[in-house]
Amino acid sequence: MKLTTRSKYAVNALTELCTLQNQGPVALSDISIRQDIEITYLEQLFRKLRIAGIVESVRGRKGGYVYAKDPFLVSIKDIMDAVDEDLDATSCNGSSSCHHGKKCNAHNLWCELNEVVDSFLSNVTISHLIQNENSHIQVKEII
Amino acid sequence: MKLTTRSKYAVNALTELCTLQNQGPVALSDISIRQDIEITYLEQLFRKLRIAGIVESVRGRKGGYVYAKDPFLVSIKDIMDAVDEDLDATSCNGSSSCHHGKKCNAHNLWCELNEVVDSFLSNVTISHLIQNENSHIQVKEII
DNA sequence: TTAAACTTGACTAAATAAGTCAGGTATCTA
DNA sequence: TAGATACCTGACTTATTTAGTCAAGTTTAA
Repeated sequence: MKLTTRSKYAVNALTELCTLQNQGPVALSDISIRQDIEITYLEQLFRKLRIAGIVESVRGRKGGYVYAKDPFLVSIKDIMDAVDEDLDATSCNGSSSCHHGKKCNAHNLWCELNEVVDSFLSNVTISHLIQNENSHIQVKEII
Repeated sequence: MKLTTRSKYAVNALTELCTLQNQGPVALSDISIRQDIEITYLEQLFRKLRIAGIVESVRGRKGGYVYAKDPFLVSIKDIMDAVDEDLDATSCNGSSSCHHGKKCNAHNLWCELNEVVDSFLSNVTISHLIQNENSHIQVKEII
């Protein structure tokens, strides 16, 4: 039950993009320096984020990336899905065939854990993270 | 954000132990057959469960394992801790030094995720899993 | 005394994640 | 219009972790 660094890098990079993008497209080299992430690794991540429709690229000189939609609409769950973070806790990928073709004793447990985690991560957005340290705690309470 | 098979095997093995232990110590060979887990692998797991105080061993012929405490008191979290499942979602192991020695933008997010997961797993016990399919759902609602 | 069952440490193999590299294409600006 | 900047893509290597195996024990009931 660990997250990959991929997710964490993606979230941090996207908070940085959120902070910087009001001055136009943000080059990966900027994000690379500010967040200490190898630029080649960022390229991998942003390719996935672009395909997922979270960011848009602007090619050429003075190019970079901008959000494809309001950061307030981008949940942490969206980002994890985009970079292929696997959030499933069951061993049968939800197929209910974990024990001799039937559900194992723990099947429902892992399904509920999935729901708990998904609902938490779906209700926090990038905007919440950069507003201030505690803003997303308030959001959680509203939910 | 995947669980290791270790945790899942441990939980399944302990539900099996719970079902069988009223007839005295349960041999790992029994659990091995019923749960399709290699006996050598079970040995590794039960060593850790014993050290954590979850089970007790009875050596010698007719020996096996029994719970060291009421299964109703053994939470899923206890089991995961025992078999070294790492449940921490932060990248700094809670040290708040994830970004140039300071907290990264996402630090509080991952800490809260830790809390959400921990509290869920701490409030479900082995007994809940074997009573019936839905009993632990009720427990979640009580929480 | 022997067979069943636990005990321990070390080891190997497989899978996954992390990170790197080479060689592109697009486009702005001087 | 040349060249610098920045994105784009696929393949590759390396590191880490997990999963699984092995050998050689010790303990104890029957």
